[in-house]
Amino acid sequence: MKDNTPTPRPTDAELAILRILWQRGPSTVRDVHEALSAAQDTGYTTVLKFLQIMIDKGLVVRDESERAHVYEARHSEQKTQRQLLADLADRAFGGSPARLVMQALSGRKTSTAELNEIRALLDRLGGEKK
Amino acid sequence: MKDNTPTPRPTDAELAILRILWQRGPSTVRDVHEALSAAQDTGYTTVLKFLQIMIDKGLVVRDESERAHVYEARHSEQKTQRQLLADLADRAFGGSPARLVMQALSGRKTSTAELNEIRALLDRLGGEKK
DNA sequence: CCCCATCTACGAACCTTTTCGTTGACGATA
DNA sequence: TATCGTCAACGAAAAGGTTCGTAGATGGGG
Repeated sequence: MKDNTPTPRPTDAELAILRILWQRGPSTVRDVHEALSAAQDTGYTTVLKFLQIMIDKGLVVRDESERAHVYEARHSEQKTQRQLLADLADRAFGGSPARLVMQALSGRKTSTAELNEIRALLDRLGGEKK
Repeated sequence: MKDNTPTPRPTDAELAILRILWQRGPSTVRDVHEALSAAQDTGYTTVLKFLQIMIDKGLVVRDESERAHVYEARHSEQKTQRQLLADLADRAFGGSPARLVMQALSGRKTSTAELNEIRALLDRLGGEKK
């Protein structure tokens, strides 16, 4: 189904599959199913069905030149992550990514090393320094 | 329905209602419906139904002592936000809130003022300083 | 050339989410 | 007290998400 509506938010199951595709690169249904089986317990045809749905939604593209079709995520992991974050910011943080970030940081569980990494990123991003 | 399963992730529509409850405090169906009508276009009974579902799920509590029942969010906005962030971190960031934060910041669109606020928070949180 | 393993496609079943119409209770008022 | 507006409850319809059984195509090995 060709359609130029912006790519929709992936569902939970779809996201699980996308993560495998990002990790492994282009993969067959079998590949995805095997990788997924490590974590969850999903039937082969279930995975196939999802990939077909994801084709329709434009979440993945595929190469049909071989008998076993090869699927690939259409958008990069980063792009999808940003999309999901923007979406969550809209739905739960009044559209403010900054408030989202602050809440995420307040949730503690962030190591000192990570905090410093974030600090470095902050410096790279915007002006000021103490 | 009494049940002690941990509160489930609110759906989009449920979250929209929770936002109103957080903003207004305890409210009747009518209150919520009016506030919601400003943004979206939802019927009165639709809102009522959602609030009833949310009672079942444990997302809200209500006071039935008056004819018009008064609903209130069961969990604070912050707690819910943290929950949603933890969930998103799990589903899309390999369980790492730090990676989530970095991606959110890289998405730019954050003003210098906000960046400084975040920097301040960072200082308050963990050691180091340049 | 036939059979088996592997693959895609299709569609059904079931659950959740979203939406609202209808019904019946209740209280104020004319 | 008969009527009207407001309210909660219920149920059902429609759409979306999840899961898988079955059927049919295809290519390789005996």
